[in-house]
Amino acid sequence: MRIATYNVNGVNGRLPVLLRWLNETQPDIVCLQELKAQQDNFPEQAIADAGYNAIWHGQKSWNGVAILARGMEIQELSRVLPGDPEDSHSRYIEAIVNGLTIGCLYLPNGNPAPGPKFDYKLKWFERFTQHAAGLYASGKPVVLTGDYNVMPTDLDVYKPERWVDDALFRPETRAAYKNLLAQGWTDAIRKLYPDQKIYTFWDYFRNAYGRDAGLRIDHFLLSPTVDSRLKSAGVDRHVRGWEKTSDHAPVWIELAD
DNA sequence: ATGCCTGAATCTTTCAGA
Repeated sequence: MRIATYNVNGVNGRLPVLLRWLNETQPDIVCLQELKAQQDNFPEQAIADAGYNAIWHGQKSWNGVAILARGMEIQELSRVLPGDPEDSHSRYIEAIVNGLTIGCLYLPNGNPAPGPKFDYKLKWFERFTQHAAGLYASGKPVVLTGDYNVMPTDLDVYKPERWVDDALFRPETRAAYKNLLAQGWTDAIRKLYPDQKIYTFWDYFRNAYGRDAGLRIDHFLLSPTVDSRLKSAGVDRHVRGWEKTSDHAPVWIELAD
């Protein structure tokens, strides 16, 4: 079973690229972030025609997350991150698919830091960590995947010294990620490739993709029973080279049945 | 320190992204 995550940066503007990638790689479960579409403006029919059921939580202009499943039922558990009724951002959706609990997240960017946006990022991270603790304690097979907006270590940044004051790489942000992993989660890519430079994002500026000036910010966190099924993982980085593409590339894992 | 690019809405600029 293949599970993928992809920050599409606009699900409607990205539709041809998304459909091409779905057809090419045929993932069984897909988590999408940054839909940038209102709830009733999600391309449900085109995605159904590609063979996928979908649930999503849209929002005007920004954010928005979705879970797709190829020929499988999606049992929605939540479309908000618990812990703050005042939080209006569509950044989390959770469902059971084929016996797996799938949490699809779009963690706040947090720039500029310091400031209210960075405070919001850290608070969101705390709420997510608290929610993850409950999922972990349940003992169920859980996959928490999406755009974490965190480079966990120096290995995950093309030029670490340029990013030390950035919200994606500040000590508080890296500490929050480390604290989350300390619950027992496995970072799938890092487990399989402990020393390899692997990026999932290249910004649109300065020919970043051509220079391989990238960041690893899209992650797969696995609970122990899912970790024991992990066969392989990777980044579909060639998709970043397509016309009208997202600034992120899809990331995937393959699990034993 | 800033802009470089991109998508969506506020729509011929502005905002946010990372």
